[in-house]
Amino acid sequence: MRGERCGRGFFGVEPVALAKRLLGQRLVRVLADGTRLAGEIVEVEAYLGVEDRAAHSFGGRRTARVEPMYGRPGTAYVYFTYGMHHCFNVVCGEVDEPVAVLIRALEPVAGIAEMEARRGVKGVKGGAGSSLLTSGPAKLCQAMEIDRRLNGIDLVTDSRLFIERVRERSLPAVRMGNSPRIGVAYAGSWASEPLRWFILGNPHVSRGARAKPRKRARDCVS
DNA sequence: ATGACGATTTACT
DNA sequence: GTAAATCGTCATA
Repeated sequence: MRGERCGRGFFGVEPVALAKRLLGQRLVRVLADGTRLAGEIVEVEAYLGVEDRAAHSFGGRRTARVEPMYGRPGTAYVYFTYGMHHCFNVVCGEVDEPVAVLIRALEPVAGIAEMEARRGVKGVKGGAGSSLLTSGPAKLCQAMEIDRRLNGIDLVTDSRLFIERVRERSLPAVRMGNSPRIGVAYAGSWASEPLRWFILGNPHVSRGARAKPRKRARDCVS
């Protein structure tokens, strides 16, 4: 099964809208040898830019690292952290508006054996289809070989990494969970803003994503 | 030049 | 539950 590749317009929206429309879509990575890896996006977080103390672009910071966030919607922002991990964001909004959505977890769909090989035996503890394979922002980058070489690329045109729209409408609100973001305790009041979205009940969401669903998820954006 | 700190993961008590 | 791993980035000097 294959979906249509997401174009510029898909990404040119505010981060909360993109976060919700990304749920259930498919992230595709094509390796140098043509191997196709794919996963359904099951958990994301919105980063709101200059106002958002948790965002790398908080206060309008514009350093070499954060520069991709100021690019066109659909730009990949891949950064290295903790001396050993990579995280992958989809830039959205408008040019020069440094907002993005962090991809936090995937449900493996294709190339599972290759992902397991890249994660190593530790990641395969649960066997094939283990929820440990791509249940975290750095885990999914390792599994799909997403690193700084892909920082700044255009997801709309690059053949190595892109997003396929496998559902025309957003996931129904009743299937979405919503909670504060993970690992941003330093962000003051922004740490408690409910800007994480995930697919309720999906076993591949990251740890800490067990927050209770909101009584009423916000309106869907098609 | 230097030091503090991560949008994390894993192993271990 | 807590702690270690490990280094690029950024603010300060």
